[in-house]
Amino acid sequence: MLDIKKIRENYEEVKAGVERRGKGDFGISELTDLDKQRREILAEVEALKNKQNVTSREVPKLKKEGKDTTAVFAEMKELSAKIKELDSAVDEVEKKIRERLMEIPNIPYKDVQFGEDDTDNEEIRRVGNPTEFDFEPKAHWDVGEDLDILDFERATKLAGTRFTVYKGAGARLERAVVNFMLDLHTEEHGYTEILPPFMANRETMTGTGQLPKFEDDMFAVPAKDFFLIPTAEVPVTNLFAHEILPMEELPIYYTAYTPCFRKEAGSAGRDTRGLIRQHQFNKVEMVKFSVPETSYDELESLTNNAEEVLQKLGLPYRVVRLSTGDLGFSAAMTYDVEVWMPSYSRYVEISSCSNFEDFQARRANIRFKRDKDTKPEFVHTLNGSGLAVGRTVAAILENYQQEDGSVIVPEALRCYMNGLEVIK
RNA sequence: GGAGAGGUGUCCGAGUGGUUUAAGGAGCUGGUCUUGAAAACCAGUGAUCCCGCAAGGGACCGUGGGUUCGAAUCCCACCCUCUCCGCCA
Repeated sequence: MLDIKKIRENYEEVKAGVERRGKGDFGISELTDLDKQRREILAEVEALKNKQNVTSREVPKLKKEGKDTTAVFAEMKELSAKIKELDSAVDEVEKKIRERLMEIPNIPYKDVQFGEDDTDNEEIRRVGNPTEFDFEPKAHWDVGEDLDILDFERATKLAGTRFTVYKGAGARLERAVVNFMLDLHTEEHGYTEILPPFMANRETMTGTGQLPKFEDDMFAVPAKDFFLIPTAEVPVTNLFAHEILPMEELPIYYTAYTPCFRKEAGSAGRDTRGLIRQHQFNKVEMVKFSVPETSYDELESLTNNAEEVLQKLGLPYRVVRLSTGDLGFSAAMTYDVEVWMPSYSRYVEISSCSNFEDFQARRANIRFKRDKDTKPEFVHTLNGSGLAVGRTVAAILENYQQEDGSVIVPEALRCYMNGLEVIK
């Protein structure tokens, strides 16, 4: 959510910033009028409330003196009615302002390149070279099925398309990858592990920006008006909703393993085979809470933390910075980390690392205080996958496959696989 | 899921319609006393939000509605916590 004061005071700048996304002004132009209306009515109603308070304080005295109060009460009744009327007018305008504000995306950071879509993303660096094979490599779904460690068909029986059953060494590999990532981030990168609920209520979903705009992308739990989390970002970022953190506690680094649930509405027909686009997938997420002045440094180190997973697994990848046209709703700047996927003959997103600045913090009301006498300020929130687990497994199966159909277990994972060196 | 109790400021806790503008205590800050500290005493003390250049005003007693001239207080709905019962890994 953008700051209404900032829109009021730097209207042209904010409007131009949002318009860099190339999808209009998201209704910003109507906001200034509504804001003005609100302040006018507010001034009026507050003056009336003052009168009401002052007069109310007189009533006990009048009664004590045995004076007649009917005239006062009649006048007050009128006043009360007027206040009620104006109060609901304020509510109405505020509701409109809130609704508009909720639908406006974050302003892209100044360094973010203008672009239409993902083809305008800016490549920052490549690490490693695309894997070369002296045989015809298979796609990971074939590798997995041939080794009897992935079962897509039976998963379909259970829940339909876009689900997978992992079996034997496949299930073990998925679990090994989760543990490897969590251990790396907690032991070497200074993150604290969190295991949050996998469902969240509406307020929580609104805090990080999934609601109100993206309700259709999520699985709902109607019995409690909950949603299955589409990412651990949701529960972990909202841990501090409505809290004021002492400055000394920042920055806070959290990491969490959770399954993620997404409807993938609108992606019908895309990536229907394999592990790339599932309704349920595992992810290890990293979340940071930072003071504003260091948040872009924190984004660099967060991205490096994600990259290190791939480096330790020996997987080739590149880092791109999303253009304004590809940038997510809540993000001010995003680096995607993309792993080399032989079956796609291209790099495929495996992590998305974003700085949301104060956009989520304002929605979720997460603040910090520099010291006793200063006003609370909004923190900056960041998050990034560290990494998507299913896609990591897919990348391992494809990049480490051998001509005989077996798959070499990356060294970093062997201690999590009971020493297993090859899946065959 | 059923029955009961409860949710008040940084914390404990009083308050059942109007001198409550939320008592009292603890804590915190400053002071007096003291060689120093403790104790005692005195004073101050909302880590909140909104409007306003300011003076100031308004909101806020779990959340949202309602009754009333006036609500922390009465009514309704919801959320959460505790105890017991039921169910359950």
